[in-house]
Amino acid sequence: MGRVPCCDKVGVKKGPWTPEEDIMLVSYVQQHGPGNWRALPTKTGLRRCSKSCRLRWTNYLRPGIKRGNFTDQEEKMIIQLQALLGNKWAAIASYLPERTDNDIKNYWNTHLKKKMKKLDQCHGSNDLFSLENGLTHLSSSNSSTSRGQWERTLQADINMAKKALHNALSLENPTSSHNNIKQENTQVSSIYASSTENIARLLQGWMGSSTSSTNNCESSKSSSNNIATTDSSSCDGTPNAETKGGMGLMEAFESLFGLESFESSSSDELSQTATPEAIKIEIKKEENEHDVEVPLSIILENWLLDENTLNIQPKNDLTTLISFDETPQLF
DNA sequence: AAAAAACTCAACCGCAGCGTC
DNA sequence: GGACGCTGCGGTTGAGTTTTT
Repeated sequence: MGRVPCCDKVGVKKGPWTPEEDIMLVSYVQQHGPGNWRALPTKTGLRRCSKSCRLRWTNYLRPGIKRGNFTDQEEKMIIQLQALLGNKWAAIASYLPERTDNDIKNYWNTHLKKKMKKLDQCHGSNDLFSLENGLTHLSSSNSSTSRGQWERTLQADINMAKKALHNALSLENPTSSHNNIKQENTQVSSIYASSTENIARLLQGWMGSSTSSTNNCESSKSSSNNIATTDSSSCDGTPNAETKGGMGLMEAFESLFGLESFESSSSDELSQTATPEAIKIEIKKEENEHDVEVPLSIILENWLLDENTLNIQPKNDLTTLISFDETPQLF
């Protein structure tokens, strides 16, 4: 038997994507919406594996992706969510809608892992890292403790984790991704526009580098790194050549994407998300079901790990779904 | 200035889960 | 019930870039 490969190995292009390929991919998604990746290569003529197309879209071309340096807030969230969820990068990414799972994974592997290690070596618990320490302590201690003790420890750890998560989610930083979540939903258009701008800039950068002088900021890194990080000014802070020369491309690109048509064909993942009401009903239902003395740890675990709950995060304030203040017994 | 080492991150690979027939 | 196809996820790779020697 054996599984049929997702694409013919012969004639399938690999490696970095060219701007032309990006345009083909984006225009296809624009017309048909994300999904049906299997059909995409044949329909577009792209000599790419369907998987590769999906990955390119989700990790790079999808609207609303923020690239570049992670903020402290994001970093904290990643650390805490990683401690909570483990290497569930997709789940973690759902809390940081502007970041891709791949990005978060990379950031964790390249920066945070080391950071954590270093901190672990230096001293024990610092405010930020106590959660991780707590959880590692849990895994190391459970073999030697009784079941009852272990359950209490688990409960305490989950409580601690939840508290930490709450802190991360409710930090007052007005530019936090958490706060941006709502904006994202109400301003799909603007996000999309900025994404269009990003891709146009990418194209401009590519054209610039392939023709003549290359901006120091843009040149070395392949198309990939320029997208959102350089924003609308060059590295010296002055409007760069892209801004002037890029407009034609921008317009061309924007003509590819009617905003309202994008909204209607916006990503499947977004459209799959449940309404806040539905979630609340679910939670209530669960609460009622658990009225009969279900261990708190189980409830929390269910809540923390429940896919549905995770999926709705980008659209809903976690702290409004389960009020931390209303459930003081949890802490 | 050149070579080596370290780092970054886009992309690939294989597997698992889910839906359909 | 199971074979098959598709999609998504997490681990890994390797080319390109930056830093160090």
